[in-house]
Amino acid sequence: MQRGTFQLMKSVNKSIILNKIRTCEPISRAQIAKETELTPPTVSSIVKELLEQGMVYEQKKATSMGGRRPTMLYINKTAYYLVGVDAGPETMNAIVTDLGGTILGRISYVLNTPITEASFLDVMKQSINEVVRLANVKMEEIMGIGVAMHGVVEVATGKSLYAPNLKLTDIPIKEALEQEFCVTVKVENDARAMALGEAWFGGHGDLGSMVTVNLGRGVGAGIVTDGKLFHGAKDIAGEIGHMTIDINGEICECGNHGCLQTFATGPAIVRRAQRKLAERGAEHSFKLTAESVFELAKAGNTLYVDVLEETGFAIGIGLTNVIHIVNPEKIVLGGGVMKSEEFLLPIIKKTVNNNALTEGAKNTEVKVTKLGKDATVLGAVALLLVEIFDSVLG
Amino acid sequence: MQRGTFQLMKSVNKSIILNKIRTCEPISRAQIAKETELTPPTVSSIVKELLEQGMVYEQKKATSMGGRRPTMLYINKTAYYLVGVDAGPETMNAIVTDLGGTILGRISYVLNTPITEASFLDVMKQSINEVVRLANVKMEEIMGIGVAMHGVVEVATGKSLYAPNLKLTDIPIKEALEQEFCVTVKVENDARAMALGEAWFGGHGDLGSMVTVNLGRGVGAGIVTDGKLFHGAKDIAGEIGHMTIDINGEICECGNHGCLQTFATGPAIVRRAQRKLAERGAEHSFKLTAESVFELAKAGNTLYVDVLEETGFAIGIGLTNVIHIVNPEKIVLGGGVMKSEEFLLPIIKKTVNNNALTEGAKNTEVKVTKLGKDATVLGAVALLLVEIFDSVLG
DNA sequence: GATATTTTTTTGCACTATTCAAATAAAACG
DNA sequence: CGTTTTATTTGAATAGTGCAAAAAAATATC
Repeated sequence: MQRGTFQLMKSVNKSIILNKIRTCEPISRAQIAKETELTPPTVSSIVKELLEQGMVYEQKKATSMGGRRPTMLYINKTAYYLVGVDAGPETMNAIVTDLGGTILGRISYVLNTPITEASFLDVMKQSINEVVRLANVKMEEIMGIGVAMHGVVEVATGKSLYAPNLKLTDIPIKEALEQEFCVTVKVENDARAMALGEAWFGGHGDLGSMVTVNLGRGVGAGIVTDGKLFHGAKDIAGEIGHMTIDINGEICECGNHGCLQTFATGPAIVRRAQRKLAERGAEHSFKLTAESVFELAKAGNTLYVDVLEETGFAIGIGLTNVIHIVNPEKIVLGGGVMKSEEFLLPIIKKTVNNNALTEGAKNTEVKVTKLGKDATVLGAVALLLVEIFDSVLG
Repeated sequence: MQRGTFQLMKSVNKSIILNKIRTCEPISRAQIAKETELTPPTVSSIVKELLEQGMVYEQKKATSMGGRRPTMLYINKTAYYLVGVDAGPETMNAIVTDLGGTILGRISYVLNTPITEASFLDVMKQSINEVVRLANVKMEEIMGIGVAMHGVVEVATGKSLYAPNLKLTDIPIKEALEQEFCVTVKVENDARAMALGEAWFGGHGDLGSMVTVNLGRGVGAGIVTDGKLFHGAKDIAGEIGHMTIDINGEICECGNHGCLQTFATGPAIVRRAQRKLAERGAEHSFKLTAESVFELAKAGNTLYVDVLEETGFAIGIGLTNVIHIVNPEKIVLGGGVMKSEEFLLPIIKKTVNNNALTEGAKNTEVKVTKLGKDATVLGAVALLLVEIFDSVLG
């Protein structure tokens, strides 16, 4: 239980100040005091500590407003560095960033499946070593490692409970990396990590709550409230891919009927296009992909436009369900499927607007991510940034 | 922004101690210190204050464990009294309770629709005055009023934005009652209030997160995490009644297809039974109600058993969707529909177990409320109890 | 029954970190 | 160049927890 101690008092204020600097940089002590309602001496003493720690640096402002020139404060982004790892089903991506999330180095490995637990962890360790070397950073300057792992993750222990594509269970990622590198290690599900990446780096300001949905080979979502991830009791909050929206619908790989995944993934789009073609007795002479469905729709072929509109409608239904349960301020969509944004987004928005119950729900902002492929691996880094900047514990 | 001040430090500890007494009553200062890891002097000084405020009282224990006899502490449940109001579509129920949630008086009014805003508020004021009188409590001893209002509620302002059955909009409930009675007033949606009532009075211990679903004429849910309600951005979190589970299904009153409400409300059960009867060309000579469907099913009539099993399956699907998004530790079901628990619960549990993805999700506890009709009005009272016992602000 | 032991609670002082008021610093303005 | 304004620091006051020891009140032991 978090008691009311002097440490709590101080760490709350430290957190407030650090975040104020981070979000309003450059900012003076006096401004911080005014805007946070902390007293000037409190701000001064905490800033002094932050300067000593090297987390923050000073710089005089050129002009003033008719008084002593304020000393502007900045986050010392290169005080420490962070490693983010995105361990997908087929590839392992790693980056090194500074505290501002600027990527200083990146590396990518292809995983050969099937793989043993030991060699999976070896690849991970090697990719971390390698990317740190490439970024020209000393291992001692690394403050922590964040891992976005596909499949089911137990956050508290940092274990991958079940990684379907690798056919591995109970991989002790956190334990292995902490032993190897002696730094903080955070492990999170990849969809949730992506959501955190979006919340921190997507340019959304200080949202109360936001849901990020990844529409790729599967569908996953992450719920971020007050800059922090919502996990749920067993770390599966946001698993919307297998949300039933069509109780009598197509059988999903999970065995249930009409999961959102039977509508809104790349393979699902291909399947639906093929089915439509078959219905019309048409043949397709080339191998159909989600990309080609998009291309054909752009070329004006109504069959493919219809497929994408059906997909958009289903996504809209799924999002409306999410809105009615979680009621976020904003929903951000990402993943390969959203490359067809041109066709999908209008109908998604229209569906949400038609189907949502209240004005507040209808007006939920729905956007497409601008972060691209880095969202997940940046999310892995953000797992650490949350600890550093938003911690009320340390 | 909540700063780190001495008040914060103290109120955190006060909250910890007050809650410890509440949940572990009777308990001595020494035990509190041991179990909360607060120091004995801190506990003593805060308890002294609580005694002075009258929130807590002392009593010596008869026996000891080989040392000074501990002074046991109790919450002084009759120090203050609370009013809870359940403003449903047709009736207005009000209760007075002590701080332990013991009901000291109750009253019920039938609302004549249509009704004007002024007379609606008058009935509410009158019911409060009347129930306080009935409970033999002085108005000055009332610490606050909690209102569970059906329809869409704006929590921050305490306004009822939209009350469908009364055909009223923008009723300033909080404002009106605070002006009249000069006490704290909290207004909340009735389904969410019910969820809070269940969390506080349902005997569930200290759950991290819990979802309570009310299956009556409509379907509504409330999400409670760490003893507090989750509202979402626009106060509609938990509106699962219009969750689409059958994209091509029956048209709902909201205009969409296949909402959970088209399966799992009393009227929906009746409709489905009638449809089944019509399919078989059968006639029902009496007016069918949800109760009679249950009775007929109990009597062994397979048609009605089928209807209830379909209903249970749909509820199971809906709950699985909720589990995959919010991932609560426990789901509690209430409302008139659950009178058919005998038929519904087994299939609901089976469906969740079959359809949920992970072990953790499958094992989500699903129970039926034991609180009965008082859940909502007790939830209205709990709105105030949260403030009193869990407040970190005052 | 006197003494030792144990347990509970309080007391007094130390410590931490904020708060308030005032001092200092440094620039702009006239 | 003095006055005003704004920024930051200093030092005493204050609030509240933490620690150690004392006091209180019971039981256990001889």
